[in-house]
Amino acid sequence: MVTTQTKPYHHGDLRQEILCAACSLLEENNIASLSLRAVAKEVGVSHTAPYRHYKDKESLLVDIAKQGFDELSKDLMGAIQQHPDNPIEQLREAGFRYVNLSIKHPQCTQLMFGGHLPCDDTYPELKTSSESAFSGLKFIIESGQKQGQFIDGDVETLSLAAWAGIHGLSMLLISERLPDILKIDSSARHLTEAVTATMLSGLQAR
Amino acid sequence: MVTTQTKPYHHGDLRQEILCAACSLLEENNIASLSLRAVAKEVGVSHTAPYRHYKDKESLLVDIAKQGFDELSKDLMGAIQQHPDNPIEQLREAGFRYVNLSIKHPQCTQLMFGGHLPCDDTYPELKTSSESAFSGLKFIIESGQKQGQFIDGDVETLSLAAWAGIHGLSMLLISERLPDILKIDSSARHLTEAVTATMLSGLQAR
DNA sequence: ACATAAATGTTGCCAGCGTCAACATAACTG
DNA sequence: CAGTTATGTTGACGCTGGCAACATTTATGT
Repeated sequence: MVTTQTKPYHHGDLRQEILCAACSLLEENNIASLSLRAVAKEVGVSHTAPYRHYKDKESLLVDIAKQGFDELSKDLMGAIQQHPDNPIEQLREAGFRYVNLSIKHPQCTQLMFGGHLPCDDTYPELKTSSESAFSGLKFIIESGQKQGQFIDGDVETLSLAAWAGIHGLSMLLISERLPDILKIDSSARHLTEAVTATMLSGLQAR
Repeated sequence: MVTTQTKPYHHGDLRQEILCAACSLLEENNIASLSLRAVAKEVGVSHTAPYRHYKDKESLLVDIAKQGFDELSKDLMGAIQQHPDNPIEQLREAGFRYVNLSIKHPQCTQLMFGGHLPCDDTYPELKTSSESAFSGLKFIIESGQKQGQFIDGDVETLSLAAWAGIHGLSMLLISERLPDILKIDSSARHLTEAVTATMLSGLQAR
Protein backbone atom coordinates (compact mmCIF):
# COMPACT_ATOMS: atom_id res chain seq x y z
CA MET A 1 0.00 0.00 0.00
CA VAL A 2 3.07 2.21 0.36
CA THR A 3 5.89 2.96 -2.05
CA THR A 4 8.64 0.92 -0.37
CA GLN A 5 8.01 -2.26 1.52
CA THR A 6 9.63 -1.18 4.75
CA LYS A 7 8.00 2.19 5.22
CA PRO A 8 7.05 2.39 8.84
CA TYR A 9 4.63 4.40 10.80
CA HIS A 10 4.74 8.13 10.94
CA HIS A 11 7.67 9.58 9.24
CA GLY A 12 8.86 7.34 6.47
CA ASP A 13 12.13 5.52 6.93
CA LEU A 14 13.35 7.74 9.73
CA ARG A 15 16.22 5.46 10.69
CA GLN A 16 17.69 5.78 7.21
CA GLU A 17 17.14 9.52 7.14
CA ILE A 18 18.87 9.89 10.49
CA LEU A 19 21.81 7.80 9.29
CA CYS A 20 22.08 9.84 6.11
CA ALA A 21 21.83 13.20 7.85
CA ALA A 22 24.37 12.08 10.44
CA CYS A 23 26.85 11.17 7.69
CA SER A 24 26.43 14.58 6.08
CA LEU A 25 26.81 16.49 9.31
CA LEU A 26 29.77 14.33 10.28
CA GLU A 27 31.70 15.18 7.13
CA GLU A 28 30.68 18.84 7.34
CA ASN A 29 32.39 19.16 10.71
CA ASN A 30 33.97 16.41 12.78
CA ILE A 31 33.16 13.61 15.14
CA ALA A 32 33.47 15.66 18.31
CA SER A 33 30.98 18.25 17.16
CA LEU A 34 28.40 15.83 15.81
CA SER A 35 25.40 15.98 18.11
CA LEU A 36 22.36 13.78 18.09
CA ARG A 37 20.23 16.86 18.56
CA ALA A 38 21.65 18.51 15.47
CA VAL A 39 20.91 15.37 13.48
CA ALA A 40 17.34 15.36 14.76
CA LYS A 41 16.91 19.00 13.87
CA GLU A 42 18.35 18.41 10.41
CA VAL A 43 15.81 15.66 9.79
CA GLY A 44 13.04 17.70 11.33
CA VAL A 45 12.08 15.59 14.31
CA SER A 46 12.24 16.11 18.05
CA HIS A 47 15.53 15.67 19.83
CA THR A 48 14.61 12.28 21.26
CA ALA A 49 13.10 10.75 18.13
CA PRO A 50 16.43 9.11 17.18
CA TYR A 51 16.25 7.06 20.37
CA ARG A 52 13.38 5.07 18.84
CA HIS A 53 15.84 3.81 16.21
CA TYR A 54 19.19 3.89 17.98
CA LYS A 55 19.83 2.87 21.56
CA ASP A 56 22.20 5.77 22.02
CA LYS A 57 24.58 8.02 20.15
CA GLU A 58 27.22 5.31 19.94
CA SER A 59 24.85 2.96 18.16
CA LEU A 60 24.35 5.57 15.47
CA LEU A 61 28.09 6.07 15.14
CA VAL A 62 28.52 2.31 14.80
CA ASP A 63 26.00 2.27 11.99
CA ILE A 64 27.87 5.03 10.18
CA ALA A 65 31.16 3.19 10.60
CA LYS A 66 29.64 -0.05 9.43
CA GLN A 67 28.44 1.69 6.30
CA GLY A 68 31.98 2.91 5.77
CA PHE A 69 33.46 -0.58 6.11
CA ASP A 70 30.88 -1.96 3.70
CA GLU A 71 31.69 0.70 1.14
CA LEU A 72 35.37 -0.07 1.57
CA SER A 73 34.76 -3.78 1.05
CA LYS A 74 32.82 -3.05 -2.11
CA ASP A 75 35.59 -0.83 -3.42
CA LEU A 76 38.24 -3.46 -2.78
CA MET A 77 36.13 -6.12 -4.47
CA GLY A 78 35.83 -3.75 -7.42
CA ALA A 79 39.61 -3.49 -7.58
CA ILE A 80 39.87 -7.28 -7.72
CA GLN A 81 37.33 -7.55 -10.50
CA GLN A 82 38.93 -4.75 -12.46
CA HIS A 83 42.17 -6.72 -12.95
CA PRO A 84 41.25 -10.42 -13.05
CA ASP A 85 44.13 -12.74 -12.34
CA ASN A 86 46.56 -9.89 -11.88
CA PRO A 87 47.30 -9.59 -8.16
CA ILE A 88 49.91 -6.90 -8.63
CA GLU A 89 47.51 -4.58 -10.41
CA GLN A 90 44.75 -5.58 -8.03
CA LEU A 91 46.83 -4.49 -5.09
CA ARG A 92 47.83 -1.25 -6.78
CA GLU A 93 44.22 -0.45 -7.62
CA ALA A 94 43.08 -1.44 -4.12
CA GLY A 95 45.57 1.05 -2.72
CA PHE A 96 44.20 3.85 -4.86
CA ARG A 97 40.63 3.05 -3.92
CA TYR A 98 41.45 2.79 -0.22
CA VAL A 99 43.17 6.16 -0.20
CA ASN A 100 40.51 7.79 -2.35
CA LEU A 101 37.72 6.60 -0.10
CA SER A 102 39.55 7.91 2.96
CA ILE A 103 40.00 11.28 1.33
CA LYS A 104 36.38 11.35 0.26
CA HIS A 105 35.12 10.58 3.77
CA PRO A 106 37.88 11.63 6.14
CA GLN A 107 35.69 12.04 9.19
CA CYS A 108 34.03 8.70 8.62
CA THR A 109 37.47 7.11 8.27
CA GLN A 110 38.50 8.63 11.58
CA LEU A 111 35.35 7.23 13.07
CA MET A 112 36.14 3.79 11.69
CA PHE A 113 39.74 3.66 12.89
CA GLY A 114 40.15 6.49 15.36
CA GLY A 115 39.32 4.51 18.47
CA HIS A 116 35.99 6.22 18.94
CA LEU A 117 34.10 2.95 19.08
CA PRO A 118 34.59 -0.16 21.20
CA CYS A 119 36.18 -2.94 19.21
CA ASP A 120 35.32 -5.95 21.31
CA ASP A 121 32.25 -7.98 20.58
CA THR A 122 29.89 -5.27 21.68
CA TYR A 123 28.92 -4.70 18.05
CA PRO A 124 29.42 -7.97 16.18
CA GLU A 125 28.02 -6.56 12.92
CA LEU A 126 30.72 -3.90 12.96
CA LYS A 127 33.41 -6.50 13.44
CA THR A 128 32.01 -8.56 10.60
CA SER A 129 32.02 -5.61 8.23
CA SER A 130 35.55 -4.57 9.10
CA GLU A 131 36.95 -8.08 8.76
CA SER A 132 35.21 -8.43 5.43
CA ALA A 133 37.22 -5.48 4.15
CA PHE A 134 40.46 -7.04 5.31
CA SER A 135 39.57 -10.32 3.62
CA GLY A 136 39.61 -8.53 0.25
CA LEU A 137 43.26 -7.71 0.75
CA LYS A 138 44.00 -11.22 1.93
CA PHE A 139 42.46 -12.62 -1.22
CA ILE A 140 44.79 -10.53 -3.37
CA ILE A 141 47.89 -11.58 -1.44
CA GLU A 142 46.87 -15.23 -1.52
CA SER A 143 46.27 -15.11 -5.28
CA GLY A 144 49.64 -13.50 -5.83
CA GLN A 145 51.36 -16.16 -3.78
CA LYS A 146 49.66 -18.95 -5.72
CA GLN A 147 50.78 -17.38 -8.97
CA GLY A 148 54.30 -17.07 -7.64
CA GLN A 149 54.27 -13.29 -7.98
CA PHE A 150 54.39 -12.57 -4.26
CA ILE A 151 56.85 -13.93 -1.76
CA ASP A 152 55.91 -16.89 0.40
CA GLY A 153 54.95 -16.40 3.99
CA ASP A 154 51.97 -16.25 6.31
CA VAL A 155 49.06 -14.78 4.37
CA GLU A 156 47.65 -12.93 7.34
CA THR A 157 50.97 -11.32 8.15
CA LEU A 158 51.80 -10.31 4.58
CA SER A 159 48.29 -8.94 4.10
CA LEU A 160 48.76 -6.92 7.23
CA ALA A 161 51.98 -5.49 5.82
CA ALA A 162 50.15 -4.40 2.69
CA TRP A 163 47.21 -3.10 4.68
CA ALA A 164 49.49 -1.17 7.03
CA GLY A 165 51.20 0.67 4.18
CA ILE A 166 47.98 1.74 2.51
CA HIS A 167 46.21 2.45 5.75
CA GLY A 168 49.09 4.46 7.11
CA LEU A 169 49.23 6.63 4.04
CA SER A 170 45.48 7.20 4.19
CA MET A 171 45.55 8.14 7.84
CA LEU A 172 48.52 10.45 7.38
CA LEU A 173 46.84 12.14 4.42
CA ILE A 174 43.60 12.83 6.24
CA SER A 175 45.33 13.68 9.49
CA GLU A 176 46.87 16.57 7.59
CA ARG A 177 50.00 16.03 9.56
CA LEU A 178 52.23 15.61 6.54
CA PRO A 179 54.97 18.19 6.14
CA ASP A 180 54.05 21.02 3.81
CA ILE A 181 56.64 19.99 1.28
CA LEU A 182 54.76 16.77 0.57
CA LYS A 183 51.48 18.60 0.21
CA ILE A 184 52.90 21.14 -2.16
CA ASP A 185 55.04 18.97 -4.39
CA SER A 186 52.91 15.86 -4.58
CA SER A 187 49.32 15.00 -5.17
CA ALA A 188 47.70 12.26 -3.14
CA ARG A 189 47.69 10.09 -6.25
CA HIS A 190 51.40 10.53 -6.77
CA LEU A 191 52.14 9.68 -3.15
CA THR A 192 49.87 6.67 -3.31
CA GLU A 193 51.71 5.45 -6.39
CA ALA A 194 55.02 5.79 -4.59
CA VAL A 195 53.91 4.06 -1.42
CA THR A 196 52.18 1.27 -3.30
CA ALA A 197 55.23 0.74 -5.48
CA THR A 198 57.52 0.43 -2.46
CA MET A 199 55.12 -1.98 -0.84
CA LEU A 200 54.78 -4.07 -3.98
CA SER A 201 58.52 -4.17 -4.35
CA GLY A 202 58.77 -5.60 -0.87
CA LEU A 203 56.08 -8.17 -1.54
CA GLN A 204 57.08 -9.36 -4.97
CA ALA A 205 59.00 -12.59 -5.44
CA ARG A 206 62.17 -12.25 -7.42
CA MET B 1 63.77 30.38 47.78
CA VAL B 2 61.61 27.56 46.50
CA THR B 3 62.41 23.99 45.51
CA THR B 4 62.15 24.41 41.72
CA GLN B 5 62.97 27.60 39.96
CA THR B 6 59.61 28.01 38.22
CA LYS B 7 57.27 27.49 41.14
CA PRO B 8 54.60 30.11 40.79
CA TYR B 9 52.07 31.64 43.03
CA HIS B 10 49.48 29.59 44.82
CA HIS B 11 49.56 26.04 43.83
CA GLY B 12 52.94 25.02 42.60
CA ASP B 13 53.39 24.36 38.90
CA LEU B 14 49.71 23.92 38.22
CA ARG B 15 50.09 23.95 34.45
CA GLN B 16 52.39 20.96 34.61
CA GLU B 17 50.13 19.17 37.05
CA ILE B 18 47.13 19.74 34.82
CA LEU B 19 49.02 18.44 31.81
CA CYS B 20 50.17 15.38 33.74
CA ALA B 21 46.75 14.61 35.16
CA ALA B 22 45.16 15.09 31.75
CA CYS B 23 47.56 12.56 30.23
CA SER B 24 46.72 10.03 32.92
CA LEU B 25 42.98 10.50 32.62
CA LEU B 26 43.25 10.41 28.83
CA GLU B 27 44.93 7.02 28.82
CA GLU B 28 42.59 5.72 31.52
CA ASN B 29 39.60 6.30 29.29
CA ASN B 30 39.54 8.00 25.90
CA ILE B 31 39.57 11.37 24.24
CA ALA B 32 35.81 11.75 24.08
CA SER B 33 35.35 11.25 27.79
CA LEU B 34 38.21 13.47 28.90
CA SER B 35 36.70 16.50 30.56
CA LEU B 36 38.43 19.61 31.75
CA ARG B 37 36.36 19.47 34.88
CA ALA B 38 37.55 15.97 35.69
CA VAL B 39 41.15 17.08 35.21
CA ALA B 40 40.59 19.98 37.56
CA LYS B 41 39.00 17.72 40.15
CA GLU B 42 41.89 15.26 39.84
CA VAL B 43 44.38 18.02 40.55
CA GLY B 44 42.21 19.42 43.31
CA VAL B 45 41.38 22.87 41.95
CA SER B 46 38.18 24.53 40.89
CA HIS B 47 36.71 23.72 37.49
CA THR B 48 37.87 26.96 35.92
CA ALA B 49 41.38 27.03 37.30
CA PRO B 50 42.80 25.39 34.13
CA TYR B 51 41.68 28.44 32.16
CA ARG B 52 44.44 30.43 33.80
CA HIS B 53 46.97 28.18 32.06
CA TYR B 54 45.15 27.05 28.91
CA LYS B 55 42.98 29.20 26.69
CA ASP B 56 40.51 26.36 26.26
CA LYS B 57 40.24 22.60 26.25
CA GLU B 58 41.77 22.36 22.78
CA SER B 59 44.92 24.16 23.94
CA LEU B 60 45.39 21.53 26.62
CA LEU B 61 44.89 18.75 24.08
CA VAL B 62 47.45 20.40 21.83
CA ASP B 63 49.94 20.44 24.68
CA ILE B 64 49.37 16.72 25.29
CA ALA B 65 49.82 15.96 21.61
CA LYS B 66 52.95 18.07 21.42
CA GLN B 67 54.42 16.13 24.31
CA GLY B 68 53.63 12.95 22.38
CA PHE B 69 55.38 14.16 19.25
CA ASP B 70 58.40 15.24 21.26
CA GLU B 71 58.63 11.83 22.92
CA LEU B 72 58.34 10.21 19.49
CA SER B 73 61.13 12.39 18.12
CA LYS B 74 63.34 11.48 21.03
CA ASP B 75 62.65 7.78 20.54
CA LEU B 76 63.49 7.95 16.84
CA MET B 77 66.68 9.82 17.57
CA GLY B 78 67.54 7.09 20.04
CA ALA B 79 67.07 4.50 17.32
CA ILE B 80 69.49 6.38 15.10
CA GLN B 81 72.12 6.58 17.83
CA GLN B 82 71.69 2.95 18.73
CA HIS B 83 72.92 1.80 15.31
CA PRO B 84 75.41 4.36 14.06
CA ASP B 85 75.98 4.27 10.30
CA ASN B 86 73.55 1.40 9.87
CA PRO B 87 70.42 2.82 8.24
CA ILE B 88 68.79 -0.57 7.84
CA GLU B 89 69.00 -1.35 11.54
CA GLN B 90 68.13 2.23 12.35
CA LEU B 91 64.90 1.92 10.38
CA ARG B 92 64.08 -1.42 11.93
CA GLU B 93 64.65 -0.08 15.43
CA ALA B 94 62.69 3.08 14.62
CA GLY B 95 59.77 0.90 13.60
CA PHE B 96 59.83 -0.96 16.89
CA ARG B 97 60.02 2.20 18.90
CA TYR B 98 57.23 3.87 16.94
CA VAL B 99 54.91 0.92 17.43
CA ASN B 100 55.85 0.48 21.07
CA LEU B 101 55.18 4.12 21.86
CA SER B 102 51.79 3.91 20.16
CA ILE B 103 50.88 0.86 22.17
CA LYS B 104 52.11 2.49 25.36
CA HIS B 105 50.03 5.63 24.76
CA PRO B 106 47.21 4.62 22.45
CA GLN B 107 44.85 7.42 23.37
CA CYS B 108 47.57 10.00 23.01
CA THR B 109 48.43 8.58 19.61
CA GLN B 110 44.81 8.88 18.56
CA LEU B 111 44.91 12.45 19.77
CA MET B 112 48.03 13.13 17.72
CA PHE B 113 46.77 11.62 14.48
CA GLY B 114 43.04 11.14 14.90
CA GLY B 115 41.97 14.46 13.45
CA HIS B 116 40.93 15.84 16.80
CA LEU B 117 43.10 18.92 16.44
CA PRO B 118 43.35 21.51 13.70
CA CYS B 119 46.46 20.99 11.59
CA ASP B 120 46.82 24.35 9.92
CA ASP B 121 49.02 27.00 11.45
CA THR B 122 46.76 27.56 14.41
CA TYR B 123 49.31 25.84 16.64
CA PRO B 124 52.74 26.36 15.09
CA GLU B 125 54.54 24.64 17.99
CA LEU B 126 52.50 21.49 17.34
CA LYS B 127 53.44 21.53 13.69
CA THR B 128 57.09 21.99 14.58
CA SER B 129 57.07 19.03 16.92
CA SER B 130 55.31 16.74 14.46
CA GLU B 131 57.61 17.65 11.59
CA SER B 132 60.61 17.11 13.82
CA ALA B 133 59.52 13.49 14.30
CA PHE B 134 59.22 13.01 10.56
CA SER B 135 62.67 14.46 10.00
CA GLY B 136 64.15 11.60 12.03
CA LEU B 137 62.83 9.13 9.49
CA LYS B 138 64.03 11.29 6.63
CA PHE B 139 67.51 11.31 8.07
CA ILE B 140 67.59 7.52 8.11
CA ILE B 141 66.39 7.23 4.52
CA GLU B 142 68.85 9.84 3.35
CA SER B 143 71.76 8.12 5.08
CA GLY B 144 70.77 4.81 3.54
CA GLN B 145 70.67 6.34 0.10
CA LYS B 146 74.10 7.92 0.52
CA GLN B 147 75.51 4.55 1.56
CA GLY B 148 73.86 2.91 -1.43
CA GLN B 149 71.78 0.63 0.76
CA PHE B 150 68.44 2.20 -0.12
CA ILE B 151 67.07 2.79 -3.60
CA ASP B 152 67.36 6.22 -5.18
CA GLY B 153 64.38 8.50 -5.33
CA ASP B 154 62.85 11.54 -3.70
CA VAL B 155 63.76 11.46 0.00
CA GLU B 156 60.48 12.92 1.12
CA THR B 157 58.46 10.40 -0.81
CA LEU B 158 60.48 7.36 0.25
CA SER B 159 60.42 8.52 3.84
CA LEU B 160 56.68 8.82 3.58
CA ALA B 161 56.49 5.25 2.32
CA ALA B 162 58.45 4.06 5.35
CA TRP B 163 56.44 6.24 7.68
CA ALA B 164 53.15 5.02 6.22
CA GLY B 165 54.01 1.38 6.82
CA ILE B 166 55.01 1.88 10.43
CA HIS B 167 52.28 4.37 11.13
CA GLY B 168 49.61 2.18 9.55
CA LEU B 169 50.63 -0.80 11.63
CA SER B 170 50.59 1.30 14.79
CA MET B 171 47.18 2.72 14.06
CA LEU B 172 45.75 -0.67 13.20
CA LEU B 173 47.16 -2.19 16.37
CA ILE B 174 45.72 0.46 18.65
CA SER B 175 42.46 0.67 16.73
CA GLU B 176 41.96 -2.95 17.74
CA ARG B 177 40.41 -3.52 14.39
CA LEU B 178 42.75 -6.33 13.42
CA PRO B 179 41.14 -9.70 12.82
CA ASP B 180 41.27 -11.98 15.83
CA ILE B 181 43.59 -14.40 14.11
CA LEU B 182 46.36 -11.82 14.01
CA LYS B 183 45.87 -10.99 17.67
CA ILE B 184 45.96 -14.59 18.73
CA ASP B 185 48.79 -15.92 16.61
CA SER B 186 51.12 -12.97 16.63
CA SER B 187 52.53 -10.56 19.11
CA ALA B 188 52.84 -6.93 18.21
CA ARG B 189 56.61 -7.39 18.05
CA HIS B 190 56.31 -10.23 15.58
CA LEU B 191 53.93 -8.23 13.38
CA THR B 192 56.20 -5.22 13.54
CA GLU B 193 59.14 -7.35 12.45
CA ALA B 194 57.18 -8.63 9.48
CA VAL B 195 55.91 -5.24 8.38
CA THR B 196 59.32 -3.64 8.80
CA ALA B 197 60.97 -6.43 6.86
CA THR B 198 58.56 -6.03 3.95
CA MET B 199 59.10 -2.31 3.95
CA LEU B 200 62.87 -2.64 4.11
CA SER B 201 62.79 -5.13 1.28
CA GLY B 202 60.94 -2.57 -0.83
CA LEU B 203 63.39 0.17 0.08
CA GLN B 204 66.68 -1.67 -0.24
CA ALA B 205 68.80 -1.32 -3.30
CA ARG B 206 69.78 -4.60 -4.97
C1' DA C 1 -15.70 -3.69 13.54
C1' DC C 2 -13.50 -2.49 17.31
C1' DA C 3 -10.56 -3.05 21.37
C1' DT C 4 -6.04 -3.66 22.60
C1' DA C 5 -1.18 -3.76 22.18
C1' DA C 6 2.94 -2.22 19.98
C1' DA C 7 5.60 1.13 17.56
C1' DT C 8 6.77 5.71 16.99
C1' DG C 9 7.14 10.64 18.11
C1' DT C 10 6.93 14.77 21.55
C1' DT C 11 7.54 17.46 25.73
C1' DG C 12 9.82 18.29 29.81
C1' DC C 13 13.35 17.38 32.69
C1' DC C 14 18.11 16.24 34.62
C1' DA C 15 23.14 16.11 35.22
C1' DG C 16 27.47 17.02 33.03
C1' DC C 17 30.08 19.70 29.92
C1' DG C 18 32.89 23.99 28.12
C1' DT C 19 33.15 28.62 28.86
C1' DC C 20 32.46 33.41 30.50
C1' DA C 21 32.01 37.22 33.98
C1' DA C 22 32.60 38.76 38.51
C1' DC C 23 34.94 38.38 42.43
C1' DA C 24 38.79 37.00 45.85
C1' DT C 25 43.41 36.35 47.07
C1' DA C 26 48.28 35.82 46.64
C1' DA C 27 52.62 37.48 44.70
C1' DC C 28 55.40 40.78 42.49
C1' DT C 29 56.88 45.76 41.66
C1' DG C 30 57.55 50.32 42.38
C1' DC D 1 53.40 49.61 51.65
C1' DA D 2 50.29 50.75 47.69
C1' DG D 3 49.09 49.17 43.27
C1' DT D 4 49.29 46.03 39.68
C1' DT D 5 49.38 41.51 37.97
C1' DA D 6 48.91 36.58 38.31
C1' DT D 7 46.27 33.11 39.92
C1' DG D 8 42.17 30.68 41.84
C1' DT D 9 36.89 30.48 43.06
C1' DT D 10 31.93 30.99 42.57
C1' DG D 11 28.06 31.22 39.90
C1' DA D 12 25.85 31.40 35.71
C1' DC D 13 24.71 30.27 30.65
C1' DG D 14 23.68 27.35 26.72
C1' DC D 15 24.48 23.00 24.82
C1' DT D 16 24.68 17.97 25.14
C1' DG D 17 23.13 12.90 25.92
C1' DG D 18 19.69 10.56 27.96
C1' DC D 19 15.46 9.31 30.87
C1' DA D 20 10.37 9.40 32.01
C1' DA D 21 5.80 10.44 30.95
C1' DC D 22 2.66 11.23 27.64
C1' DA D 23 0.43 11.37 22.82
C1' DT D 24 -0.47 9.44 18.45
C1' DT D 25 -0.35 6.28 14.85
C1' DT D 26 -0.23 1.60 13.14
C1' DA D 27 -0.73 -3.34 13.72
C1' DT D 28 -3.19 -7.30 15.62
C1' DG D 29 -6.64 -10.38 17.55
C1' DT D 30 -11.29 -11.45 17.99
